[in-house]
Order: sequence, then structure tokens, then C-alpha cells
Amino acid sequence: MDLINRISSERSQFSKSERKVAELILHEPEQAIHRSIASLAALADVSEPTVNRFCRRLGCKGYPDFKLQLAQSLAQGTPYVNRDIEESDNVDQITQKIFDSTLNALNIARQSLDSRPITAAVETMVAARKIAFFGFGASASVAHDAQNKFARFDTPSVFSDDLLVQRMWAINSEPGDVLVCISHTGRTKALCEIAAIAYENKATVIGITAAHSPLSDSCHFTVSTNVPEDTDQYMPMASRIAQLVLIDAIIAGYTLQRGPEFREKLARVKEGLKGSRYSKQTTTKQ
Amino acid sequence: MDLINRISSERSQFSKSERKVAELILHEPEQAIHRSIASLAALADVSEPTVNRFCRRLGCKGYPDFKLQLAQSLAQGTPYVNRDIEESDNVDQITQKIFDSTLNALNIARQSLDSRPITAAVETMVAARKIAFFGFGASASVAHDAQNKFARFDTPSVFSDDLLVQRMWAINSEPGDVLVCISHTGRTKALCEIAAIAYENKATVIGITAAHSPLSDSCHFTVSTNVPEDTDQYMPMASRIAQLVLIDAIIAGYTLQRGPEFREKLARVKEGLKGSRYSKQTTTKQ
DNA sequence: CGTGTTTTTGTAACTTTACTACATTTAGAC
DNA sequence: GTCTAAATGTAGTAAAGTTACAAAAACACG
Repeated sequence: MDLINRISSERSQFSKSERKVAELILHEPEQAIHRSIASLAALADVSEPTVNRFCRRLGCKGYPDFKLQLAQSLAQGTPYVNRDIEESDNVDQITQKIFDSTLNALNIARQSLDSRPITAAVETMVAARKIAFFGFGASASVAHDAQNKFARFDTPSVFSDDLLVQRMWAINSEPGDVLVCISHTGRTKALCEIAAIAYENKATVIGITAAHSPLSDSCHFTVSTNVPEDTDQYMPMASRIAQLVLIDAIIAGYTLQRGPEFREKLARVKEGLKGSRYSKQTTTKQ
Repeated sequence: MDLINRISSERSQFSKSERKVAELILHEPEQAIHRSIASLAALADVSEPTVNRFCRRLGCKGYPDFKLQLAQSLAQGTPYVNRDIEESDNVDQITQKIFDSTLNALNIARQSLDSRPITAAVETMVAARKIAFFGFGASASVAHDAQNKFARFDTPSVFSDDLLVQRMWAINSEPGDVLVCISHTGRTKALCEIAAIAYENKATVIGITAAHSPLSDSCHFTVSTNVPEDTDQYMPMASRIAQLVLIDAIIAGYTLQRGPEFREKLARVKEGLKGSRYSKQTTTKQ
């Protein structure tokens, strides 16, 4: 959580003198970052060590570190107050909050990534004969997205959210084939079954799902994102965004691994898509 | 202009020793802000006054002031100087860079959002008789995702990436029906046609697309995200993530607008989904 | 309502950090 | 090669932040 908000929310835990410092900083944070500890202490009518202790209580290494964090907190625009959406919020507030929590979730996910399974995924996919992306519900659109990106590549790929289509693919799978199973919880029964079938057929099964879940047990390796809890109470939000970005990373890795000639192919695909679009010169009403 | 970019762009004007400092800071700006002038000077293999002069040349009052501005510059959504993926990057670096640029794009999108069309979208959808989400290519999976979320609601909704299905829906559309057209560029010919047909039939057409594009001309209103340029040269990455988050916001708005009884329904849907999953107690191999 | 204890706050010495003045080196011009 | 100017470094100084300890305030308990 952001420093300014922490000061604000932990206000009650401060001692009397520390509170004087807190009030001063919350009142004019922009000024505070340009002051020395002595000048700030004098202004708050407390001693310098009190200011120093105040900084430490907030988890900073000292006063300079505190100033640094405060400066960052200010630069961030920081509407970062209460992330939970409330009954009384208007659409603008809701939108900001959704963006904020997604940003927050992505940031946390980024920090807790393990590059080893990602590297393994890239290598497996570069070597793949054919690749399938399967998922249900919200994860179906993630799988859909992944396959869409692979459609530009020359490795045959399929997406399906159809139980029977998935099953048929799994039954027909062979060594060298890759199955990417996407699930937020890793507990969708149907998908676990499909993964197990493909596993038995010696296809490489990659899970983009929760670590140590039933699904991950049927995967050769699992790429997981460590998203805190989900933004929305009723459906996956931030977690699937993290999955999508993760897939972007895998795709970027794949593209790079394939070398420069491959990127030339991609450029040709992009060029070829132009025919389906109006050119930028087209006049519009506005 | 932002400090980091200034350092980068004024690189040529620095003297030899100052350039050493500049390189070091551009290479690891996060580290630099936690160092003392002495430690930074030693690392760059120059003297302390050289670092100090470097700071002054950039218009800072001194080294502490420089650190402060650098910290702010970093916190500010950080238009990272060179976040482009390079041939020599390993998978870990690629992943970090993809996450970084997505975070950056989302942050910029957040700051440039216009809440009016979002509010309009929420209101329109709450009042809708039935809703369709259409898109092609990468936007198809975005549309897919949106419909997936609406599947939990009681308003009938469809998704399609099939030209003919879309056309049939558009032809059958009536006042009170809502069509959400998703396109990154807003220039996909086929989708413009579909939008125009629905428009003529007096359905409400919402565009989640670029402002002032051919597609937005056939929409009653357009919700657009102002994502800088795309992360990846060959396919939409950050832009579609922004679209997804935008849709999340619309959905959150919709849910809230519908009131508490509606949220009870959602809770029931969630409960009902449990049957398709293994419960958390299920033992796993690990 | 005092006494012992704990917590809070301040004082003063100390350490670290940044800055300034000046000396030295380096690079370029003639 | 020598002179000049720019760049860089050295050493001393001033300022800032930190630590250790002592005083004061708040609190608990008889």
C-alpha cells in the first residue's frame, strides 16, 4: 500500500508527537519532501529523533528513505485510498478502482514470477509439433487469446472450450504435441480429465493455473501467477489479466527464440492483415 | 519532461565522466536512488563532485534533490527509456519487460479515461433487452471474455467471431438491443459493416475501439482507451489488456447499478459453479 | 494519591553525507 | 611543444541524519 495512505490509516497508532508529524505531512506533503529533518522537526514542534522514529515506524530505513518513498507516493497521482468498490461509488470511481487494483495485482504478480517454468514453456512450445489451448469459462477467453496469437505463427494450434473437442484432441495427442491447460483455480474437473488423458499419451502438458492444484498434478510443469485475491467477488478479474500478460511474455519469448527470419514471417502476416482494414487515410465523419 | 528521459536524451551533451554516471543511472535507476553520492561515484569510477556536477547540469539543486526527482520519475508510471525487448534478453528479462510495459500502458490508460461514455455504456447495458459482443482476431477473445462475464447475468448475451452469425444478429436487432463492437484499430471492414447494419435497425451500438475511427462513426458512443503504442510490434498486447480492464469496470458498474438483490443472484451462480470443481479439501500429489 | 514501571520525548555526541574551494590533469588550439 | 580552457579529482568543511542515553510523561497498582 501507498505511503501517504499508510500514514493516514495508521494515524491512530502513532504517539502524540508522531501524530503532529503525520498531520503536517498529510497537510502539505509536497513541502515535506524538500525539508531537512531538522526543519521538519522544528515545524512540527518535536525533536529530530521523533521524526526519525516516525519514519521507522512506517517501515522506512530512515528519514532520507522516507522522503524518497513519499516523493514516489506523490508522483503516483495516488487516488489509492480504498480499493474496494462501494455502493455509493460513481462510475468514474469504480473505473479508477478497477484499474488501480488490476495494476496492483499485476505488480504483485510480476514480483513473484518464477522464470524457470516460463523458460521451459517457451522451449517446449518452440519445439512443439502442434499446440492446443484449452480452458472453460473465463479461462476459455484466455485460451482463445493465446491461440489467436499463435495463429500468426507456423506451429499448428487450436483453441477449444468444447468438452468433446478437447477430449478428442487429447485422445489423439502424441509425444511432441503440447497441451496448454488454463484454469484460474486449477480445480475444474473436466479440464483435469483432459490433461490426464493427454499426459498419458505422452504429450507435454503445460498448466497455466494455481500451483499445487489438482490440475497442476496432471501437468509436466505449471506456470502460475501469484495474484493476491481477486478484485471482484463474483468472477475472476485481475487473475486472468495476469494470465494474459504471462502468455504475452511466453509469446514474446517464443518469437525471440525463433530468430530473425521468423520475425520476417510475422511482418508478412501483419502486412497481409491490412487487406481486412480500412487504411488510415480513409476519411471519417470527425 | 521526465528526468529519466532527459538523462537519456541529453546523453550526448555530457562529458566523458558524466556519461559514465548517466549510463549507470539509466541502467539501474531503482538502485541509484538508494545510494549515497560516494557509493554512486565509486560505482561509476568517478569522483563525488563529478556526480554532483552531473546533477546540477540536469537542473537539480544537488544530489539529494536529484534522487528525489529520479524517484518521482520512476514512480510516475515510468515511461521506461528502453523497455524494448532485445535479442540478448533472457526469458526472465523479457517477462519483466512485458509486465512493465503492460503496467505502464494500463497506468496511462487509467489517467486518460473519460468516464462519460463508460457511464453511458453501463446505463445502456442495464436497460438492454439483449447484448451482443462482436470482434475479430485479438478482439474476438476480448469480446469472448466480456460475454463470458455477462453469462452470469440475467440479460441474454451472445459472443461471436463468425461473420455470418454476427450479420444475422445485426439484421435481427431491434431498438433496445445492444451491440458492443470491439476492435483495437477501429478499421476492421467487416465489423464496421455489422455495426452499420445494427445502427440502421436502431439497436444501440457501443464501440470499444479507437476514437474517431471508421468503426466509431457507426457507433452511438465509443469507449476508448488511450494506450500509447503497443508493446509488441506484431500483435496487440497492452491495448487489449486495457480493453479488458475497461470491460471489467463496465461490468463492475453494471453489477452495482443493478442493486443488492442482483448480487444475491450472482452469489447463487457462483455457488452453482462449485459442482464443476474439485473442492479445496481434495488431496493433491504435493 | 504516591511510587514504581513503562513508554514517550528530548539532548547531545557522533557518524555519515554532500558540498565547496582549490589543485591537478587532460584535451585541444596555435 | 606550449598555452589555454575544460574536465576531473583531492581534501577540507558544513550540514544533515543517526545513535545512545537521560529526562519527562503516562500509566498501573497498591
